Amino acid sequence: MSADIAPEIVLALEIDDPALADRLAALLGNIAGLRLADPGEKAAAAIVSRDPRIRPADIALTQRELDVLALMAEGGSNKMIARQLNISVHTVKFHVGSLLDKLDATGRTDAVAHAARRGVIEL
Amino acid sequence: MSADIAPEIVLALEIDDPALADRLAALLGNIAGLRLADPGEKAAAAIVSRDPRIRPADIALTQRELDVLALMAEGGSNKMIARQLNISVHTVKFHVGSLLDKLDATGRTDAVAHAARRGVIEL
DNA sequence: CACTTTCCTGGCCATCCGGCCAGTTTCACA
DNA sequence: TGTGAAACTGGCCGGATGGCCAGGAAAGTG
Repeated sequence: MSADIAPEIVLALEIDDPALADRLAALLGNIAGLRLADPGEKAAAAIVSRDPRIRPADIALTQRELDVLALMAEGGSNKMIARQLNISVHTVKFHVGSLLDKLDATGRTDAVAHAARRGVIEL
Repeated sequence: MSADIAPEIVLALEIDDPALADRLAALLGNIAGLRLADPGEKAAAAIVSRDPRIRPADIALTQRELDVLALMAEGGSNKMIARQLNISVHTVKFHVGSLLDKLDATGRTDAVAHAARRGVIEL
């Protein structure tokens, strides 16, 4: 056996830039012997950003947003974060809203995941 | 001249495993719009090794729980996850509840953070 | 002085989340 | 055959979340 049937290579596409990710996905979408990984799927290799223009940590987050983000990553609720920072729940929501906007996230879980991927926070 | 609508994407191949590198090089060698970088050349993205390496004592999560967890890490809501997996929202909540229990998390954000920290998932 | 940014606060409200109760089916294993 | 685990579904409900509206205070910049 040994004439290997060329087992499929699973590639994870981990590109932040949506435009580049789309183009790569289109180019690599239907190559025999190659498959892009589903979210969470284990891959043999990953395609990562190597473009100096896309700096990871240069997202303009204010100090307060970083405070809120860090507590979010610890699983804190808005109420808990408010108590920690001695501010109102409304203010926490305000900062969370800004974070969702700046990190292009759909929710707090997505925001934490995005921030971790970009190196803004360490899990 | 024209700035082509599809400028060539330069991809750096950074794989240690020679066999895998060869296969990838062969597969990606002649794709229109895509080019493998010469040594030292600046690339838009790189293909890096992502071998499923040894994970330290992963928690006993069922396959379905891993499915749900992966989609949670992508920021998916219960409704979206339900659609993705073709199950009901109630079932998603059931699995999420199990995940919160097993991962000792207070919420889905905490669950994803814990799972990432313990290497159960890759962000 | 006007002007901007950051940080802060409130109300209102639709939706989502997570925990509680209950149940069914399928499948492996003793 | 029965026993258990896994997966799946439903109703109900209190609380959390996020979006929208509105504002104010402080600090720095033109």
